[in-house]
Amino acid sequence: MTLTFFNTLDRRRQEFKPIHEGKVGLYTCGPTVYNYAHIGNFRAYMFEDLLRRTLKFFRYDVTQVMNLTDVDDKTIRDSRKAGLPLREFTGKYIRAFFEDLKVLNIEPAEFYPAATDHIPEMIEMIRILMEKGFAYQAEDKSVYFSIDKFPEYGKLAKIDRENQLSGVRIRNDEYAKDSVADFALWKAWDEADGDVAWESPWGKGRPGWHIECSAMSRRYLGDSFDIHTGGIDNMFPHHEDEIAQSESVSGRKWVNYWLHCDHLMVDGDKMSKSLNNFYTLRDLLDKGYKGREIRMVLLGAHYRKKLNFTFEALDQAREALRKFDDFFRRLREVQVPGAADDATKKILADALNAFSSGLGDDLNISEGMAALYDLQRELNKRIEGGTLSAEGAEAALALFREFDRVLGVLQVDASAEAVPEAVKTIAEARQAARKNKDYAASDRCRDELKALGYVVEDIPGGGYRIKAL
RNA sequence: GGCGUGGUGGCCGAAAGGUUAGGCGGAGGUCUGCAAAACCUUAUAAACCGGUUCAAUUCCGGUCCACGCCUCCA
Repeated sequence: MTLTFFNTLDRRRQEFKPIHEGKVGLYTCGPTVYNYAHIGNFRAYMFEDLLRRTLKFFRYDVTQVMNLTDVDDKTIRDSRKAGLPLREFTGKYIRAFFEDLKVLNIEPAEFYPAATDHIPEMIEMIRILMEKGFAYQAEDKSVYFSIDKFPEYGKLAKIDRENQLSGVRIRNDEYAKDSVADFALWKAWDEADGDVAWESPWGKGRPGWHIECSAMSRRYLGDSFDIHTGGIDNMFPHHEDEIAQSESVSGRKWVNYWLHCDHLMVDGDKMSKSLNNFYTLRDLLDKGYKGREIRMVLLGAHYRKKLNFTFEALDQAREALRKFDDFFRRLREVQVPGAADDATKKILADALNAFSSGLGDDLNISEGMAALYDLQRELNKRIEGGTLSAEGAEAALALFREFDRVLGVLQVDASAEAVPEAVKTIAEARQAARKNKDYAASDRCRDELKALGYVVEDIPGGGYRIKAL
């Protein structure tokens, strides 16, 4: 089983080789907590969850760090607008963020460092950069990183500085910097910051955005680690700047594999408030969709491709999951005695193989899911034909549990919801009417059940089954 | 303007230089009092124009379209 990733660093697929045998250090850019995260944000977190789960599926011991950006222009601006202290303001959205992660069944990372809890680490890094001559304090008292001092600048985004600058207008307020592309490590305090400020060797102020990630990854993962991920739009300048800072501090290669996920679109357009296609997770839950249905949609496309989010896709996901639920129930009900036959063992082994090679191939989720559907069809045939034994069914269920360690959307062992007595009574009455061939009465019972939100399915042999709609 | 990604059947979405992706939906059938579920069968494709090749949806070039980054938006 090999694991291959498309590394943005050189735009090629590469076999994954961790720094430390069997272990993976993973840094994932987290949310800026100034509002509820929207489903576009969650596409990235879902991709990172799939990555994390796949690494674990391949038996790696994963240490994931996801930062919480709780101090920046937006958090400061909006907390002041709300008339709340920064921490109180961001706390609300941090709590919401964790609730949302739970709804989507996203596995928790090992560390969720908040920027405001790591100011000393950031100051320390800036101090080293100053000492080594990579940074300077400008007239405006802010500290900037001088990209002229880092010749490899642009190696991730493949940005040629000459080209890049030719198209960018130089703004008047950037006069303080030596070069327009230099970025802030430490921002000197100004009016707009209110009471948000920390003391530093360069005066009162707050950290720049990029240094947050560099400092927190260094604290929890060291000077070099395996994988850094994020949305494609953070590739430049954010990730490029992180590389410049981190590698200048340590003098070593910082990250071995960079993985970037593409955007989520809604109805073919970029999500925006003006198009009225801007959804938070909560908006979708309010419309009656379940977390796992949304997760299923978000899992639907390869992470490096744009994912078009539609309500039709949500409905399709719901249907596919319903069929799985039904399928697992049928597997659990298999009564045929005997051990699993070789042919069954083989299709299970083949499915595991196909699933693993799909996921191992740069997280090709579509191939992985195809393996599940193929297996489902094969097993259905066996159930239908009565050739699947209870032991075979149990082996199949165990395999689907294994798949779900990666997917996190199946409910292999979901117990049926308790059916109210009233419903049972009507269903029983219907069965009695059917036995008497009073089909008009039988159909009336079915209508009553439907009104209560239940359907009844007859099983060959005289039994029936009640299901919630 | 510079750089980059992509356009696959009604919808979603893979792989591969020649051999069925898969899912949802549709059609026909088996089963059923009817229905549902399940199973079987099946149809629908590769933006456009050139080129390379015995063979291209798959490689190359161009056109059109969409999207992204260059403006601290995943």
